[in-house]
Amino acid sequence: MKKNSYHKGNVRADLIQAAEAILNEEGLAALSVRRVAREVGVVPSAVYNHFESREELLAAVAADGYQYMERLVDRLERGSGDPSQRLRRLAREYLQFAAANPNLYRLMFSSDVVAYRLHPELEQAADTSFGRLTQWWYGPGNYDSTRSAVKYPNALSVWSIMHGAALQMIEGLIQVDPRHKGAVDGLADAVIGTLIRGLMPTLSEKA
Amino acid sequence: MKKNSYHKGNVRADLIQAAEAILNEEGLAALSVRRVAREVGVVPSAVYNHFESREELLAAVAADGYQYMERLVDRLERGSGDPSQRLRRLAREYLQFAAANPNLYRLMFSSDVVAYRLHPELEQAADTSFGRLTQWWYGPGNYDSTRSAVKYPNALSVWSIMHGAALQMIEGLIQVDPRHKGAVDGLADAVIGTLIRGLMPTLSEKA
DNA sequence: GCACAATATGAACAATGTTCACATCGTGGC
DNA sequence: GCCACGATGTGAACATTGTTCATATTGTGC
Repeated sequence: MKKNSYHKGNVRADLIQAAEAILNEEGLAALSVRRVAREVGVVPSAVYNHFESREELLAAVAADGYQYMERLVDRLERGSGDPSQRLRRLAREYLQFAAANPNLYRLMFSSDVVAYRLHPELEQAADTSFGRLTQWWYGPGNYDSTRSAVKYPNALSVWSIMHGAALQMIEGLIQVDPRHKGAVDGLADAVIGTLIRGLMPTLSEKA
Repeated sequence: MKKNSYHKGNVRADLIQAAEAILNEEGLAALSVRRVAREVGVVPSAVYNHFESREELLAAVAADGYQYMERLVDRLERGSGDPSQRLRRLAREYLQFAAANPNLYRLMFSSDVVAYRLHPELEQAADTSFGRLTQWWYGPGNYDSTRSAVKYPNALSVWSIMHGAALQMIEGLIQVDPRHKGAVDGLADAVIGTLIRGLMPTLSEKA
């Protein structure tokens, strides 16, 4: 673990961390391979010992984002309540996450930047994250791992409205200051009101 | 209107058109200034006689996308019905548009690619398009031009779920083949079912 | 018919993703 | 203990990109 030597230890992790910092503070456009390398104190070509391409580095960052979402689930699981209450808590946590990490959130869902189909690690991270989220919302035993869209049409509505609200907020299409926690909760409550009324008739059957 | 001369006529329009074609067929990554210039038969630097930057060209393309959406409204306006029927038709038209032009749709809402705040022309195009859409849905006389989010909370839910469903489809997060019109309509109906049930209690008061 | 604005050209620049030949280090088999 | 080898780092190079600038050409109003 020398300083200015060839083998510096956990360069891969450092690269991801630096990339996250740049993404968070300056956006995706500033997140170049060379910039990340410089930040870590390594030459650009060294990045390619750890990632096949810039896109794979971005995929790793996005996958890390899903880890954050899993922590979100952990917080959720320390609470219970009826389906409506669960949904409201879910909405608030979800939108707060998007509000706090807009650039990361965008990256996690930009398949034209990171074709997650080509990054199984990322695809799996996304799958398990959303699986856990949905499973928690449906309650234990009411949701299986298939996550079939036809079997659980309500999940489609839930994620559509969540994702749509998150992006409208992030892109500034609605006037909600993402730094104002109360405002974000307000947005969540507004959207979830419609959703709960819409799902109520079917919530008992959990379909 | 000579062929190989300096002044070739409507280069600006040609550039936009070529950019749209490339975006549509090969995606945003392939849409470089040089590529568009080559396609039009002009040297790269000539592009800067018509646009200040690549981003401004993209803004023009996005603005053009909103013109398509206005044509969508025109189609809608050739029909009537109660609010539920209106909403269903809106959902279908909207999602069909997104399905048919995924790359354009993405660009229209990617503020990290085109900061529409910096392109008033684009911002206005988006405003009037969504204004007309929402106005049509609310019905004549029930929606004013302020489009205040607090005054019309239902509009928030509608656009959230529409936008979210469109993106989930485009990004391949749900298994709906955008080329299959019936499947897209099915998606619209699924989402709109939740939405209508959720909005019903408030549709009479139109709030 | 001419000056001027509009528009086109070609060469240049810095920055980017990526590759490749080469250098250096850590470590496991002898 | 050493040494061969894999892992990792370096430096130079390449093509491509967005953008700028000096220069050339054209259409148009006076």
